[in-house]
Amino acid sequence: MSVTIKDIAKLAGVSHTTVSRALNNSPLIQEETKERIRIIAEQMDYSPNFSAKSLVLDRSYNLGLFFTTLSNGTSAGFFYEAIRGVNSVIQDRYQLIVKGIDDYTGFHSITRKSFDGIIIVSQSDEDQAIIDHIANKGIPLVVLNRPVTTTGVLNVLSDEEQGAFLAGSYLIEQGHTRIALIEGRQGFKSAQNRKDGFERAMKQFQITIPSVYRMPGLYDLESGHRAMQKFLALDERPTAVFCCNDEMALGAMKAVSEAGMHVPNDISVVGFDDTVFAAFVTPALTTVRRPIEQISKEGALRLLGNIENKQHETEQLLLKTELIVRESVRSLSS
Amino acid sequence: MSVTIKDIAKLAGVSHTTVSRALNNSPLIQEETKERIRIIAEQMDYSPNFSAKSLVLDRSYNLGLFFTTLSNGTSAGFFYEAIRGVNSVIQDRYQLIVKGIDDYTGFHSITRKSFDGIIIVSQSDEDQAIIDHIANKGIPLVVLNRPVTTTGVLNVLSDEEQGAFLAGSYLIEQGHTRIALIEGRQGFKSAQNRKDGFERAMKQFQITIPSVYRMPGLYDLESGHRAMQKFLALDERPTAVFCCNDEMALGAMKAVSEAGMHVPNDISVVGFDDTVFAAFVTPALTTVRRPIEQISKEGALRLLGNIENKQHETEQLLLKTELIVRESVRSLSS
DNA sequence: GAAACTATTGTTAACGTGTGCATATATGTG
DNA sequence: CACATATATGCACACGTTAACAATAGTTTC
Repeated sequence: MSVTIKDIAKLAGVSHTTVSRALNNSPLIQEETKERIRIIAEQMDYSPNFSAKSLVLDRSYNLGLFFTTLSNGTSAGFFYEAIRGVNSVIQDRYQLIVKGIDDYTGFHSITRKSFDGIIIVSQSDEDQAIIDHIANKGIPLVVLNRPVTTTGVLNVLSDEEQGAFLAGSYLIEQGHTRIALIEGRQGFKSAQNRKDGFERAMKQFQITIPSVYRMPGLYDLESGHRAMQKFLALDERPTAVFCCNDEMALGAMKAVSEAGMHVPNDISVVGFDDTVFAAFVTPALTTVRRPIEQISKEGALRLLGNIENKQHETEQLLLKTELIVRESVRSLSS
Repeated sequence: MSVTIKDIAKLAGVSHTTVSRALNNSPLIQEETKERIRIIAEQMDYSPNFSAKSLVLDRSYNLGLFFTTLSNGTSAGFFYEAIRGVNSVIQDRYQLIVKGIDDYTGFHSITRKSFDGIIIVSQSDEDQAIIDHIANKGIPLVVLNRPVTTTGVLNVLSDEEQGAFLAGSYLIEQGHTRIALIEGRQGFKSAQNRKDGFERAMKQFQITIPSVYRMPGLYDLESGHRAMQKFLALDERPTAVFCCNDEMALGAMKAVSEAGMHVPNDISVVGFDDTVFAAFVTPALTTVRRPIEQISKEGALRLLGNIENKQHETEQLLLKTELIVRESVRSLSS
């Protein structure tokens, strides 16, 4: 069926060993022989059988890119940027295998032989099981987006606690004191970090948050919408709401306008993530940008370093977040 | 290093062939022998080497999922839904390899041996080269999202022309006659189809579109924003604008509010795609929904059928789009 | 009781590639 | 000229798995 190095060997009148060496540009082979073989290979439209290569070289040329889930709770923009970042680094040296961790029934199929390295974009503590499994098997691994202390594992993430602190501080600086919080999806580390940073800001400025100013959320539009409705129904409404991601902020803004009110005049809103549409909603959303694409690039880069140099670096890299001020927060101080 | 069937064979006191058969549940092997071997395999934490399997079985267990581009012009939501749809169908029978077609320097590495099947989510006529290459190699292929006539290729897409026709007709039914168009990215088939459907509606109701009511677009927020600015600067402004996707519609709405005007009171806007945020912007966007996740599911399903039953169906499946009426269009007829 | 059959397991080769070692030829060295 | 040395190629095996065929033992058939 398809052309093999033996077919080429026959045509070139050499052994298949010579063909193999020639196509791998081995210094053992004479330059003109190489060239002759290359031309024949080209003419025969040869392309190597990667299964055979993998078998003998003990490298799969596969890179796993695993998300906590593909079904729900992962925002499209997040997903897209992560894949794009990794993809831009690996080019065509590796094949990128995308998977949701919650799709795995067992981790049996994850072996050294089937993955040269793995990138986990982790959003939940529950990913620890697969992280342990992979680390145990000795497969080079980088965990993105969530802090992890497993030894021998690379870790790249943004400092979300700091980002939320920025957002909280900003609201206070603008003169707000009645500040509410819509939390992220329970069990997601990011939800915890963002809440922590926000609360640190409140504490630093000695502002207390009554329990009616806290609502749980699911990182989706609907939950932001519901939470804001609750806030608006209060006798003493908050003057500002910090939403743990942009989607919930969007839902919240929707609830405001449905109530016949306006952002930011009646109530201020801050988001988190700086998703593509944040700049284009009305009013444009003030939010915290975290460098997802950069995280995944740095992560992929370091992983490749570990794979190809057989080294074993395990540093943790923390990338700074940034407050993007737009129009959704009103200044009360002036 | 890792456990092979030969290691198991030694421990079980049988030949490696027997182990292979036992683990593949061959009827040739005695039931108790099978069970004994299964237990030993389990204890030794055996997992098969897929490269070796692939080599001898001539199946890679890889499915390619190729997008026209991962860099630009593919919206995050589109990307996400497509992957999710395909992923939900293949479960863990195959590995999903995601790639941007424009990342390929050559198609050399795409062979029967490295992909059991390929799904192309095509957004441009320029993908024809890779489609031909794959069809030529005899690899089972399904092309999603764009019509294709190559023989032996499955094709699943939504009827975008019909969707745009719905949108155009709806505007007219609401009493609009001065209707403008922001086009999609040049070279993308969808851009052509949407324009065609829109124009068919205009023609049917004998409405003509002056050339100043047409602006090119790039499917992104910025181009929608710019185009709307142009429309607003006209002496005789349109009363409604059909944007060839939601992102441009969002940009357009932004331009309206920047000009101190309001959607839909001053000008109506219709989008296309029904992206997640369409329902949550203010005002909620009237748009056309195309069933991307369903398209990718159906496509994956049919591809697997062709692969696993070695059949060769090549039907074209056209899924209906749907107009989602929300709040961004004003009725002029009342 | 020999022949034919069945059930179970083993032997061997094959998939396509890379590599250690042997071989052959050309080149230099004293 | 004999010997060492460098250069270029081939031989044989390995990687881990499956499968065609062979072999063995037990069972049925007439």
